[in-house]
Amino acid sequence: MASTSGSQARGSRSRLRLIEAAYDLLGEEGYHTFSARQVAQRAGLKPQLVHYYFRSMEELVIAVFQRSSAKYFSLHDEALSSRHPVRALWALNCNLPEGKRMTEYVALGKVYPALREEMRQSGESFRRMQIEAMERIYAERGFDAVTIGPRGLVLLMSAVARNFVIEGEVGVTLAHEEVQALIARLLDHFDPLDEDELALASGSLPG
Amino acid sequence: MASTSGSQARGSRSRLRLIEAAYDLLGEEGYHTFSARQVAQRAGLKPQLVHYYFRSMEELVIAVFQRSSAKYFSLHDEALSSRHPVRALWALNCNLPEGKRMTEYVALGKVYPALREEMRQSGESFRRMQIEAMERIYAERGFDAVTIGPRGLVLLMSAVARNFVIEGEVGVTLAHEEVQALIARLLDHFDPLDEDELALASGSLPG
DNA sequence: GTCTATACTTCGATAGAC
DNA sequence: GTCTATCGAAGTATAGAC
Repeated sequence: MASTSGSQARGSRSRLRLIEAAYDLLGEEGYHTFSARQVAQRAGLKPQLVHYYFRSMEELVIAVFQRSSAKYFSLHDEALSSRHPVRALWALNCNLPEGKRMTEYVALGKVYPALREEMRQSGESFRRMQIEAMERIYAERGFDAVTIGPRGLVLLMSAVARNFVIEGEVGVTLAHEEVQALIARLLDHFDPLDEDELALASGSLPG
Repeated sequence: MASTSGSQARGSRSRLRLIEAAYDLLGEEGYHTFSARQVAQRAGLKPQLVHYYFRSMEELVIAVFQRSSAKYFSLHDEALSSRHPVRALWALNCNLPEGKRMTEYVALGKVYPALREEMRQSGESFRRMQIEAMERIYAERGFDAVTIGPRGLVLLMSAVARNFVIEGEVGVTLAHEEVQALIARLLDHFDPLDEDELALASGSLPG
C-alpha cells in the first residue's frame, strides 16, 4: 500500500503544480504567458512534463479553469449563504483577482473551443444559482420586480463588475464613481445593513 | 508630379491594405491571428512588408486601433446627433462588429502597453463625449438624476452592451432577455419614440 | 517599394533512454 | 514519472539584391 502510493502521489503533485503555476500566471501576467515552457518554468519543472500530464494545452487550460471554477464555487456558495448575500456577491464579482483571470479565460476561449464550452456551461450554472438565490431574497423580503427583477439584477451586477475589471485594466475610470454610488444605493435597498452595522460603518457610537 | 506620386501611392496602398487586413482579421478571427505572416497573407502581400511599413507589431496594432477609433468616431458622432441619440448609442455599442473587435484590442492590450495607453485615452474621450451629450439631453428634457444620472446611464449602457458582446461570444445568454427588456424600458423613458414612430413600430395604421 | 534569404526565438508535441 | 534530444511550424525582425 505505502509503496505504490509514493510515486503516484509525486506524480499527482507535479500535475497539480503545473495547474497551479498556470493558474498563477494567468492571474499575474495574462493569457500570453500560457505556454508549456513558461508554465513549466514557473512550476520548476521541465516543459515536457506538461505533455506527459496533459494531451494538449487545451486540456491543461481546461484543468486550470476547472480549478478556478471549483475555487469560485465555494466562495460563491459562501457569499450567497452569508448574512448579506447581495453585498457579498457584488464584492465577489468585483474585487477578486478571479475577475481578472476570467478575462484571460475569455481570451483563451477564442483559441480553445473546448474551454469556451466549459465556460459556457459553468457561466450559465453560476448565473442560475445567483438567480435562484436572488429570487428567494426577493420573495422573502417582498421586493417588487417592477423597476428591476431578480434575474435582471443578477446580470446587471455581473455586467457592471466585469466592466469595472476590464476598464480598470485598460485604465479607463471616468464615471466609475457615479456607478459605484449607484450600486451602493442598490445594495442599501436590496440588502440593507442592520442598525449596529450602520453604526460600525459610520463610526458613530450611541450615547 | 505624376511620376513621383505613382510609387508613393502604391506604397501607401500596401500600408493601408495591411491595416485593413489586420482590422478584418481581428473582427472575424480574433487576436490570435494578429501576426505579421497572417496579416500579410490576408492582404495578399509578403510578410516582410509588414516590417517595412511598421517598426513593430505594436506599431501596426496601434494603427489598426486608430482606424477603428476613427471609424467609430464618425458613427458615434452620427449617433449622438441623430433624432434618437440614446437609442442610437445603445445600438452602436451593442450591435456592431466593432464591439467584438474591442474585446480583441483589450486582449492585445495585455501584450502591447502602447496600445493599452491608446485605448485608455480614446476610451475616456468617447465616454466624455457621451457624458456631455447625455447631460445635454437630461437638461433639455428635464430628467431628474435621482435614480440614475447622465454619467451613470452612459457607463451602464456601455457596460451592459459590452457584457452582451462577451457573453454572446462565450455562449452565455441566461437572463439576457430580462435586461434587454429593462434597457427597452430605459430607452422608452429617456428617449421616447414619437407617435408616428410608435405606429410604425407596432404596425398599426390610423383609421 | 518589393523581393529573397535568413537569423533567432518560441511554440506545441513526440520519441526514446533511464 | 522524469529526463535528454529533437522535430516542424510559426513567431518577430533584419540584411541586402533588384
